[in-house]
Amino acid sequence: MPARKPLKVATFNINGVRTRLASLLAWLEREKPDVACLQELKAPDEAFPTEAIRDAGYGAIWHGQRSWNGVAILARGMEPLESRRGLPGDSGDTQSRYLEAAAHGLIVGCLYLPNGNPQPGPKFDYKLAWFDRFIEYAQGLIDSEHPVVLAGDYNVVPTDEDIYNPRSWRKDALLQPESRERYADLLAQGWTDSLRQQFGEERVYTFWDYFRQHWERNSGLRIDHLLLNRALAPRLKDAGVDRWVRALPHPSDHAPTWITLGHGKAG
DNA sequence: ATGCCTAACTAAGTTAGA
Repeated sequence: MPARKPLKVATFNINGVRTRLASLLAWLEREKPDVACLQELKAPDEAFPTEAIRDAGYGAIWHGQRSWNGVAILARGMEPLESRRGLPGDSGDTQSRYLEAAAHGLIVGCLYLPNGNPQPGPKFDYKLAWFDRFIEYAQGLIDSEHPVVLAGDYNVVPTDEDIYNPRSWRKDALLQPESRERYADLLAQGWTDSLRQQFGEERVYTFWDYFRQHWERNSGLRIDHLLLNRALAPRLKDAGVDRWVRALPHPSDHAPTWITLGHGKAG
């Protein structure tokens, strides 16, 4: 049997799907991810650029929101089959931050975890509460016989090795012990942090803020994560960050972050 | 302790991101 090309699954906080449509299309054309999770669409449902994305060869589902938030799942050459819209556990939560679908043989959870700044305060409380709901929900997926990937902007810098210099970020919601403990609790369920797994001790960043020439100086943070359940983890082949997208004109402050997966149990 | 830079909404100034 001829070897099948590995599956490529990516997550990209696009920071405005309309503003960044040209970058998105260039990225899809060049990198051809089989599955792409997008966050921060910053657009209501009716403003999602369905046609351009279809013309690029992708089926898509999305959960938009005016001005902020918004998540989407794109699947190359097929329509994603939606399995969940919104995180369970709080019927009063109206923010568009979780979407889930079956695509290319995977269950794909696309998440945009709350930022939580400023902390302390109600936004930080919301972040932690959302995180707790997510941990509870993830518990039901970790031992699924189906391969599951939870991909998105977690808004957590897991350790001090995941940031250029933690000093000036110490009081930021992304580095708080409460945020980090929850990320560690999630991994302790048995999830594989695929970027860290693949890079070992090597530094890898997925976000560079717009301030103080942080991109030019490679002063980055690793906050976009792809977590694999037990059924999927053995299939991890490679991981990386498409940094060239961050270098485009008028970029998002995040870069697309991806993994490749083998097809069989042995890869 | 705060701004730095950028975007949405809307029309100059606020809110939010991280």
